[in-house]
Amino acid sequence: MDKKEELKTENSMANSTFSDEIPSSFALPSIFDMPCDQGDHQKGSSLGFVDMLGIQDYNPSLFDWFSAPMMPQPQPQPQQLQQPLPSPTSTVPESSEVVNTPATPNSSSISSSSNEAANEGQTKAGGDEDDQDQEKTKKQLKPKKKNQKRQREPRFAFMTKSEVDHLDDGYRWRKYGQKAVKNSPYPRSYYRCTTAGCGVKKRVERSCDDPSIVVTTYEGQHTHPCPVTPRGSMGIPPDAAGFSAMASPFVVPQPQYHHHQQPYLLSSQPPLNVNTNLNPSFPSFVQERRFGIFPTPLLRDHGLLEDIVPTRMLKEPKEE
DNA sequence: CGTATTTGACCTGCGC
DNA sequence: GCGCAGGTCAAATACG
Repeated sequence: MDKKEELKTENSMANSTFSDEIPSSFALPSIFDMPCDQGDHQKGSSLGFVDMLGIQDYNPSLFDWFSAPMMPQPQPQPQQLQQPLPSPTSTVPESSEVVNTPATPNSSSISSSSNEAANEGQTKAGGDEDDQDQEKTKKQLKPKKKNQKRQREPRFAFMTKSEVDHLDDGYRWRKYGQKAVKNSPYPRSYYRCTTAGCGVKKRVERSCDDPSIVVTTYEGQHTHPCPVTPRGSMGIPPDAAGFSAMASPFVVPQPQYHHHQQPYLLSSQPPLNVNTNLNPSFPSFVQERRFGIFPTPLLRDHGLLEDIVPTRMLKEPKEE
């Protein structure tokens, strides 16, 4: 609505950030110098932000990916970057998300029940009999399995300094919920990819500390190519999306920044020296990009991207 | 009229 | 077991 326009307009002052949900343990402080001292985030202070995200198969390369071609590196912190990331497990007090296990994508401690839609058709967790009305009243809400934790898709988030809440990343999203978040004056919005069969979700919320920062958290992987790329308004050329889709069975959503949205480098910590090939859990797409093989004009033709990615970065898959 | 958003209710997981 | 908070559903509503 008008909000959209408004936001789009305001978007002109945007800046983007990659991160994880307001990582409190190290990323934020080091990057934003913005201690998020509230609620969950604080709670997660003992967690690596990967853990906070519930990323089960964390591989630092993901962040490397973020910080590599797309992320400007405001302040290179070589030392930190070189340091091995504390094993996800080691820091895991486990959030409400998922217990992290440095395992393969689908072999986490959380079992079965693919994400949402997957098995929903069945049991109604104790579904009662009598009052059908009541039952109705209770709605046929998700019949989640009783004994199984809901499986979390790998998630990752990025922060965007923007007035726009909902970043246009090329995919089509449908908002399915909004919730007030504790300790935050800003609501969190829930979006789901509208493409049939694609269960990717994303959450969008504003940082409690810096309202100008939008934290977008993706969950799951797209099972389809980026559907729409009204060029001109998007940063990514269609073939880029195509590539994304081809390069991997799933595609890590790539925020496509409008010129005014600039990603922050969130991860100051993750080491760059991790061989992504060791972990198959990441889309080859990611890996390839990591190694600078990204074949589309996206990175070559700096175009809009140059607004947000320092040239030096574009040619630096400096991977030693 | 079809699609997207809003919103209150409900479910689930977790901590106490 | 209870309460809280996060997450999801789906009817109602808005919009093009």
